[in-house]
Amino acid sequence: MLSNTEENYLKALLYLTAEDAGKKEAGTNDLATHLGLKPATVNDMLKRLKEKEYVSYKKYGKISLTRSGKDIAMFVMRKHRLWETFLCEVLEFSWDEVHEVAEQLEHIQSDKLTERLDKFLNYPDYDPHGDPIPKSNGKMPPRATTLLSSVAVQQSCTVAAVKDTSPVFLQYLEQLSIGIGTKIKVLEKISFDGSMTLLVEKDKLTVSEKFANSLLVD
Amino acid sequence: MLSNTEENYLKALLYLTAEDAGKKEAGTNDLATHLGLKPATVNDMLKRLKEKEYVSYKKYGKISLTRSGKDIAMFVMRKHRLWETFLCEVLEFSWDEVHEVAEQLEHIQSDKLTERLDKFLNYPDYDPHGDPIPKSNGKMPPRATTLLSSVAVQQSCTVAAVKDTSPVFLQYLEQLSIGIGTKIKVLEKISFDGSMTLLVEKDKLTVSEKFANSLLVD
DNA sequence: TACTAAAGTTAGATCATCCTAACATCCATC
DNA sequence: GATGGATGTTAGGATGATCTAACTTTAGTA
Ligand SMILES: [Mn+2]
Ligand SMILES: [Mn+2]
Ligand SMILES: [Mn+2]
Ligand SMILES: [Mn+2]
Repeated sequence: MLSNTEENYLKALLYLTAEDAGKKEAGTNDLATHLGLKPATVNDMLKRLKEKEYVSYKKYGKISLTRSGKDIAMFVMRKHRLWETFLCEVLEFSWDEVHEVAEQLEHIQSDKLTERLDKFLNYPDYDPHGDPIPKSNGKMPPRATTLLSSVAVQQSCTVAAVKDTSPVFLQYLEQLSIGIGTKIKVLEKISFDGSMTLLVEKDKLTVSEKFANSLLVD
Repeated sequence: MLSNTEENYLKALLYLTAEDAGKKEAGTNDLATHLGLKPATVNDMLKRLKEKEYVSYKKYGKISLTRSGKDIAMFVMRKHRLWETFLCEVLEFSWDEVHEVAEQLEHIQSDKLTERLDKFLNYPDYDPHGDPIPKSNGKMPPRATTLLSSVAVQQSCTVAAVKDTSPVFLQYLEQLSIGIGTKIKVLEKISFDGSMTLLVEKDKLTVSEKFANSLLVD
């Protein structure tokens, strides 16, 4: 039985070494930054995780998850995203509030609870942020990969996921009435600064390049 | 912010010093037994809890909760019982399975979650075992106090709560089709061993004194 | 290639939570 | 009122998780 702390390290490693994100290798410092800890602390924990064969690395080398480490991390992520879905869909939390609570709920140890929750939610494929929820067999629904910024002028698309899940961005989207499933037509791209003019539900609005790089669409 | 461990100590103290149960005072050994720890361990923790003013006691004396300690313990109990209710009513767990999971869920820190869960469950007064759920204002619905063993012959009553929540007893009740709300008529009391003959939904059955002392009725 | 900054590791400390073994106090009984 | 067993406390130690400070290795750049 892993501690919450250990589970958090594995989940962080899964995130940092995810293929769909840029990086594929993670180091002590990356982990320390991501977890808000000091490199020395992370180094200690990595020794323990290596001992237990959840991670593998050579001294001074990059760290990767073993098979069993990855399985555990995926399961924690599954629980995290199921709980986020529950909080939004059932308890009517807004999508910027769910992460913090799911960080706690993801560590509850009960396979039965996870399966029953999944069933109760009708086996959702995506969480409130559009992130794919790993299935109980370990498979993952496909993840949207097209950035809004790469959509051509005059093209239409549908919001599939947010790349940035910070409350400040999510609240801004809320304010603009943009959510998962919202249809967007690209009217104009300004080459000067990468900003874009969009048509969202008959409203015309202009967003920054940073914004357009934070939305994934189909 | 209290640790899970600290919350468990306060909850154990609430249980051990509950007025409706027999005892009103708790000692180091009682706590140690209840929590499955050694007295020395408990002694350490009690010093910390006293320092933080959640409990009060004199050296070698009995321990009691302070106002703020009791408030916290009641809130943890509220969460425990709300989650048990959720697991039974929403996720269709059986009443002998919920306790273990609720032991984990009761420590999730989110007032909003607790309130939304309460609302979603339609503000239940009792958990699946018939135990009263403290309200958000701290008030408690009344607890049933009549033992089945004290019901007179030929009287009818309704099961209100179980005093013993061990899986083995709960499963036995399940097997007998006895649950909260079940109507029972006392047909006979055997003075030799305190056993009773009951009429439950047209079935006649005989139960031990221990059994009759483990059911609370209205 | 040599140097230096970034990245990673080690040593030594703290704090929470638990333990065993030994010691102190209390109280029910004689 | 003395005393032995129950109850409670202290001392000292282990482990997990964290830190700071100092050290080592790697790798990019001059
Ligand atoms: Mn999240
Ligand atoms: Mn999410
Ligand atoms: Mn319970
Ligand atoms: Mn209960």
